[in-house]
Amino acid sequence: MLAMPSALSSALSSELPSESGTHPIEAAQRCSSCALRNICLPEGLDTADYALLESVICTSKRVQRGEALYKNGDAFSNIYVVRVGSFKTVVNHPDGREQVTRFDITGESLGLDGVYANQHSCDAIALEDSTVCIISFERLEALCSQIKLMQRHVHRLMSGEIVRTAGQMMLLGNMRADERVAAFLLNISARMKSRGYSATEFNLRMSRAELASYLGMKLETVSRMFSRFQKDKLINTHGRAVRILDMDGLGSV
Amino acid sequence: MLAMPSALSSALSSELPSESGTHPIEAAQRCSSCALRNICLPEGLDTADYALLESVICTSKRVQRGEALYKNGDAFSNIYVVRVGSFKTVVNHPDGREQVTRFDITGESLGLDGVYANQHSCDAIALEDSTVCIISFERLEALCSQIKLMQRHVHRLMSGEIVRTAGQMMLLGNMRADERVAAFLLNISARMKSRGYSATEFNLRMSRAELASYLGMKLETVSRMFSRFQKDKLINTHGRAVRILDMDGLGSV
DNA sequence: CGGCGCATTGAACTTATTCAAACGATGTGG
DNA sequence: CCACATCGTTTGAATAAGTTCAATGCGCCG
Repeated sequence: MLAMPSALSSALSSELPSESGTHPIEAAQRCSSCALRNICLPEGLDTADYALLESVICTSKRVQRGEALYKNGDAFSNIYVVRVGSFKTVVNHPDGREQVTRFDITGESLGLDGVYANQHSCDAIALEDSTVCIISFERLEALCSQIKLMQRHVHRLMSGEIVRTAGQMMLLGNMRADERVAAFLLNISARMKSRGYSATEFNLRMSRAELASYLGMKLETVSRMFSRFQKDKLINTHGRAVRILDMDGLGSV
Repeated sequence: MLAMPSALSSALSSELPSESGTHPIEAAQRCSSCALRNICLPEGLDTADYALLESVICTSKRVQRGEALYKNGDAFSNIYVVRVGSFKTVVNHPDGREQVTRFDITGESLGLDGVYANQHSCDAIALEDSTVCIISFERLEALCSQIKLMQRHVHRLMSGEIVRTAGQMMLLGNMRADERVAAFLLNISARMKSRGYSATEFNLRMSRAELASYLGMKLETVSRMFSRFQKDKLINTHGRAVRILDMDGLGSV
């Protein structure tokens, strides 16, 4: 039997400012003292920079499992950083088909798709009860004009998304079903590890159907790959609980 | 028989500043008088802004068919705008597999992948003899701090790439072979039209293999789809020459 | 004219999908 | 507390879609 930690969010939550009450929008948080500042802010900011930073007024907001943080067509004014929880991003085809394009966890940013047309072009849906920081993009841009490090940080953020999606296109265009699932597991593992969680044991937050959409295949195929990897002693799985047994083995299909 | 214009570049070339000689790097060009300024610069700049703009010192460079504008691992310092010609962008998997992630034509920008890690993460290869504007990203960032319109323009540029790749992920993850090829043809058609070329008659600049890679399939499958569309009277094709006969038909597979 | 590089076409094969059924955990009501 | 409905997951068998391998065709250039 596996004893899986609620890895995506529970371990960190104690470090975060306590948030009580039921209002969806919480009081402003100080970025300068946030546990995530090393993830979502550039390094090297001085005290004066942090003072300017507070002007961005990063409020936070709770989003319940299944709720949308924003939807395709919504006016764009903010970007978001995941504080607690996780999200999927979905693009909708006119004919009703859906494609999951991202999964985002603690410290990752959402919403930059909205800059282009000044409205969002996809839906961001919470995979579990989650909390995000709200950052006014207009104020962020103003800040970028003043703090060079911040400007570069925002540019790196956007460029990073471009690089990441290029990798996803390689996955979707060139890799077999087993390779896709293996690559996904290794990717999640690395992101967990970089946040201080176990690289080998975690609970997935998304359904097989959502994962299948993200990987460009059908949910049955994903399920078969999980079963095969288990038979081959690469992983243990039980539903959404995953334990990686052979990292190298996963790396070579 | 089809009489295909060399649509990707020839019609516009007469508007562009004449460039003689064989040196790969040409003298600086004035953005303020460039035929492409409406494509690659924001609207609403005033005379003072244009004066500042010249400081970016947009030199131009010729790249021969098959040559790399930059390669994976190259140090990042510039972004590029296609003046004449066209490029493919290729990401390389460690095991040797390649994925074409973009095709860029006149007025489109290249190189923003390099911002993230300060080095390029893919190869940009000329599909034909081409000319690009070279823009120092460092100077561009400095300019962004001074000209708000410019900052927003750069942000829109990057966000636009994010939106575009989301669409490509939908294509790769959800669409059938015939739908992918049809979507590609309509996409090229729209880009041609927006540049003043025929929306229905053009020459593709890439091989079947390159197109197949971009669309996440094999070159034989692409060829079969072209043949089928021709049989179904949706297009006429002869090698890389394409004439669209039924735009609506292509739109509904 | 002959050779080379793409592109096209055919036929066998492989992979992933589709459809269908069963399973297992969870939660509800009798 | 157990029966039962529900939702997501797993598994199997038949099918469809795209790939692979191989041969042929076509235009271009020396």
